Amino acid sequence: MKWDQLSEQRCSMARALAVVGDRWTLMILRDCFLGVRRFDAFQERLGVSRTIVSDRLETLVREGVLTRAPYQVRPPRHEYRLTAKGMELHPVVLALVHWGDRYYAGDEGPPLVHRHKACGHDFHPVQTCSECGEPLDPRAVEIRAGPS
Amino acid sequence: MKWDQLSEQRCSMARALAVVGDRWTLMILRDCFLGVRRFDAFQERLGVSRTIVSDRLETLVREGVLTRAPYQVRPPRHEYRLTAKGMELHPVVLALVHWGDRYYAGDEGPPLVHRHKACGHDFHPVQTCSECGEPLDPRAVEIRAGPS
DNA sequence: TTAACTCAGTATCGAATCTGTACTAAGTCA
DNA sequence: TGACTTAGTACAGATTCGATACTGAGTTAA
Repeated sequence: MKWDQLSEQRCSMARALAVVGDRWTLMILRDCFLGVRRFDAFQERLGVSRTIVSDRLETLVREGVLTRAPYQVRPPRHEYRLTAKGMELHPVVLALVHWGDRYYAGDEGPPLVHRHKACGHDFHPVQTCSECGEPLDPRAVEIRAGPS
Repeated sequence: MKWDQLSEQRCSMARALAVVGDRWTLMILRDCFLGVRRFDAFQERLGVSRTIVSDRLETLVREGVLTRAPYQVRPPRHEYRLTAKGMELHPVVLALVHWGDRYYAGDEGPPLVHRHKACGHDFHPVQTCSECGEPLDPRAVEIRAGPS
């Protein structure tokens, strides 16, 4: 089974992972949410080879998660920005960071803290039900075959 | 930069990805949440080689995400179950599935539907602030350096 | 009591991917 | 004119991945 065959599966998660299920891709997205936009900035922060950065950015642009937009003309320079589709990966990134904080932060506490500007508090993400608004317990979720 | 060097970074996401940031690992976790527990069941559902399944399960057990518990003695058989730490990956998996549903489900709709037993409705996950309970907008999140 | 079967892996080797180094290219600055 | 910045590309060696085939413990059926 190859990586690009994943996207042909009927599972939504397989299809999602075919796009973002790569270590470096997710690290790039994390940096996007931290405001990083330039090729060299991604490369330096990740400490990974330029080839990888180039390849992953290209995939993300092709899939519509990022756009490549010029920010100056002379000399021509581009930056990578999250699209709406990319923004919707925020819960995925935040959930991963939160899990990492909980189990791998060490004694010193988490390296980064998230503050909710709307209410002014440091927070952690809570996943809730879109219908009743209650926090979700994995055991309270029943999975059934969908329309397709 | 090698994969296992990731876990030495100060970033919680890097540390989380060092454990679960692999395509097959996440697919295995998805199946765990669907109730799959046995080696052969994972292997068949994923359609991936036994080597991979063996390797990924071992990592997950070593990291305390799954436990390997005997469910019969003669012949000795084991099954893999989510620990509490593993259960806390539910938001990550659900967020990924939801994103896949939204952008890659195709015309027929999502392959699986989630029902919240507590309220009885089909739902999708909503990420909210632990402090004020409001849904999170990525732009309303401010990231600052933490204690470490 | 032998053969076929189930479950859970391991071994091996070829294929694919990753990574570092070096190079290109367009333009600016001093 | 030469150094510098940004954004890549080319290539080859090292590493990792993954499919096929095999092992091994026990069970069932003839």
